[in-house]
Amino acid sequence: MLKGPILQTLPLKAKLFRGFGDPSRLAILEALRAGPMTVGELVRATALTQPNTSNHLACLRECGLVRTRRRGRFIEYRLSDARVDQILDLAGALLAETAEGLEACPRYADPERETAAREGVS
Amino acid sequence: MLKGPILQTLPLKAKLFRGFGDPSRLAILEALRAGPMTVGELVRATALTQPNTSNHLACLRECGLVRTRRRGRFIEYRLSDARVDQILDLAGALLAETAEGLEACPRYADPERETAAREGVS
DNA sequence: GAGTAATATCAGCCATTGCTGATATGTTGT
DNA sequence: ACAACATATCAGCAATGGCTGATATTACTC
Repeated sequence: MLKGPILQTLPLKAKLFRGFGDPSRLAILEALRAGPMTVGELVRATALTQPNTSNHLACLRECGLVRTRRRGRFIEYRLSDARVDQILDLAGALLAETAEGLEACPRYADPERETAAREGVS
Repeated sequence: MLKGPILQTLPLKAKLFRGFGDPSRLAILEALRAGPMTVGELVRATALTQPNTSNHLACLRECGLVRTRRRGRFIEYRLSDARVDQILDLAGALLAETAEGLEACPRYADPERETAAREGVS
């Protein structure tokens, strides 16, 4: 049996990872790696609707992955910590080696996958 | 608009993080940090039911986070890569600084939270 | 080859969550 | 104060995902 502090933080840690665990939120995070952006800029960058973007941003903020700063009537979002970057990098590296397996994973559907553009050779 | 390879890998990357994004799977991963274990050992270590453990293990394996090896009639699971460890460490460090915010996050319910044991003072 | 032990799979239920469209809040400028 | 813009919130719907209990598979032992 797992014991002690580890057990207590598991649900929190899971929440943290769920912050990363959605394509829309990942799109936002990846966009923010280039630097701080306003909500409007993020909407344009990710092609998500404004309420949807706002919702995901609220989630990311509450989970501590991004930070906000008011700038006039805009609100600027930025990654909250260098570790967010590092985690994204590590995941990217991991993915580079296990992409095949992941694609085969039937457990999580891949709603709008366009079977195209997978290989350069016709 | 996000473009190129980033956009393509977003759903896969999200799936990868979803592997981490569940308390049960995190419990399994944390248990495996100590070294390889069989399914039965993991069942005991995590207090999950056997089918549930098996299901999560299948998910983790398909997502490339763990690897298996048959050993007699047992099957030994282990973390697939040092980066899995690193990601867990980074998340733990991040969590140490943002735990308060996460707890307040109403977006993801915390089913069985025991409100106790949070503060030493009264 | 029958029995048993270890693990995997399946069907079905319930809870969570993401998305959209409409609306509310808040801030700036006149 | 009013109009206009940027962002946040809400209700409701559709889909996903996790859990349980029962059953199937695989591999040892005798």
